[in-house]
Amino acid sequence: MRIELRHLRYFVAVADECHFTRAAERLGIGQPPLSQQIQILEREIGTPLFKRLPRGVSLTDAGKSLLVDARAILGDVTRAGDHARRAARGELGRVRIGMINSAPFHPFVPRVIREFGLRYPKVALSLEEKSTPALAAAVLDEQVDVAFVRPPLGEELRLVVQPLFDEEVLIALPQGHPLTEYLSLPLDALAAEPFVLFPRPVGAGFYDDIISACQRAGFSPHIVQETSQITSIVNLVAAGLGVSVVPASMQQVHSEGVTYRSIFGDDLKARMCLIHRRDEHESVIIANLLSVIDEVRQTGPHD
Amino acid sequence: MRIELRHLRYFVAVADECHFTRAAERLGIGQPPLSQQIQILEREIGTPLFKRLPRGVSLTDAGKSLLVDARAILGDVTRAGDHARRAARGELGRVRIGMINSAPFHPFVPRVIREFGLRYPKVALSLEEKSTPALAAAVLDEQVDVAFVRPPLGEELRLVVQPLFDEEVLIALPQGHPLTEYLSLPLDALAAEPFVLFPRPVGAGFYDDIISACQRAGFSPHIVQETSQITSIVNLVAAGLGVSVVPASMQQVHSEGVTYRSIFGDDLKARMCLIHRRDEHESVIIANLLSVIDEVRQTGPHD
DNA sequence: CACACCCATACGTCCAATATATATAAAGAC
DNA sequence: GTCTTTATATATATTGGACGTATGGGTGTG
Repeated sequence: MRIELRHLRYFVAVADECHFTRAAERLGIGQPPLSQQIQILEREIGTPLFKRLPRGVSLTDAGKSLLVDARAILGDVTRAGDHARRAARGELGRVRIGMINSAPFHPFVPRVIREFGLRYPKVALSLEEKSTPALAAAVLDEQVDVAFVRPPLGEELRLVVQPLFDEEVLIALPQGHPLTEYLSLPLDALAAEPFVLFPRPVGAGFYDDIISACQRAGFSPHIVQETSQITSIVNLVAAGLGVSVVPASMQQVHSEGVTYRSIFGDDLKARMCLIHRRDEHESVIIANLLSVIDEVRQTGPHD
Repeated sequence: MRIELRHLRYFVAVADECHFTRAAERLGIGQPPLSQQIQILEREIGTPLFKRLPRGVSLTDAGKSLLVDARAILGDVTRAGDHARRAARGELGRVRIGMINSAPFHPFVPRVIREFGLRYPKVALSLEEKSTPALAAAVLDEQVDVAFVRPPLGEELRLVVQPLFDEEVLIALPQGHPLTEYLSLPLDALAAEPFVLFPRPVGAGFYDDIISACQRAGFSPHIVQETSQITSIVNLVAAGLGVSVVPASMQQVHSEGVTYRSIFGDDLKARMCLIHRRDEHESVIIANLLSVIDEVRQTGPHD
């Protein structure tokens, strides 16, 4: 015979009332079975919990000790039930969101985070910045639950890839650069300019798009500096080390020092996608996040 | 039907094994009753805890949440049993010890505290200094469990009074006082001296003993200053405000500034007693303290 | 001294947890 | 596709234990 919660419930009742008969009434059972259950508990613990007095009972030292613990345990059990129910509704738990460096600058991503945080305040959000291939691996490895990335992604059946929006691509020029006098520039205007770009492994898709757009314009860009952080690219442009081609949302950063101009004659786009594990749509908490993302996607234009 | 610990134990087993049949074997029951009990638990919580897969099962979000809590609860239950057992042996809990101001200076009291602390390291000791009447009230009021006091105590059947030792009484003189040239003084040598004493309500017994000893010696002491803290009395003597008569253990304090001399021709004694509630010898923890006190009392001379 | 109070014991009952046997569903072999 | 294997779910029988009723015993109280 092992200790059951029933024993603790009965024990607390008797301790509250200091009286078997009254406690039995409160519990809706007879006095003899209550005596019996308390005896079982005392035998299980190995020591008396009550001093039997002519008028009612009082707690022994062991009983006083157990009373504190028993109350706590009974509270913990009901709380555990609540937790599980809330976890089932996706209101409790943790979501790990991954994103590429440029994602937080597009209003879409902060909007999603804010909306989800408002709707599910008890869910802990953790954010992580990595490159697209690293994020794909992290999602598969369950290091991250969902991630904002840019295509292309390797053929991976265990991943769901959902395009979110296409973003305009702008030319980033150092402030005061001669080309800033035009509001829109053809790409070949940059033929002689030094380029600052990210290394190809970090974002092969966007990288190749840029290179091939330049080649369509009749030149091959002269890359003088590579850095994987997109914010560093903008900083290097601001420092005058070269020009670059970046997603439009980067305008939010560092407006002084860098001047952005649209591309004339080529509609280069940077696509943002969401990835998550195919099997994990059963997790309510992640399903909730996905539906928040979907709602945000439908509420406004994000390109 | 309410949740019982059995449900949690079974749930943890299934979660550990991710497999009903194996879990049932581990639990020593059949698989069907295990399925049934898990179903009851799921119905009670109100949400599925496992995803039934073709090969075994996996936890839902709710199950993951409950697993953490269930493990904690099961651990708490066994810990609660241990606590109760140790409390029954008097190894866990709290004892509040009261004492008069002069008690800590006699080696007996620190010896008791040290010995008890060594033997029952998990028992929290709290100490409190008060006057004898205040301590008697505190013990009766269950503010304090045992107390070191000096007689007399009012007739109180609910208190057990146990004499511990009789302590010699010394004359305290300011350093350099003319009377310090004698190693032993008759009390009437102090007939013309100003006295520093405690107020009678603080320690009526010892107070009356002093007064009547003086009267036996043929004079009535001239009390110029009263203070209830015995350490303050010694300080006032050191400051030259007068002479006093104190228990011998006070020699430990303030040896510079005060010179102690024995009394010639009168064997005035200061008695130390232990008091505790009569009914409370059923508390093992207090019984343990009482037996430690008894042992210390028997180990050495304390007068 | 009888009485009231309250917990413990004895025994019968009934429900619920378990065992046994069977059903059902999905994945892999061929 | 069919068959086998490997799971969990369902059905019914059984048994153990929680509970109720009746009673006993110890202890103050009128």
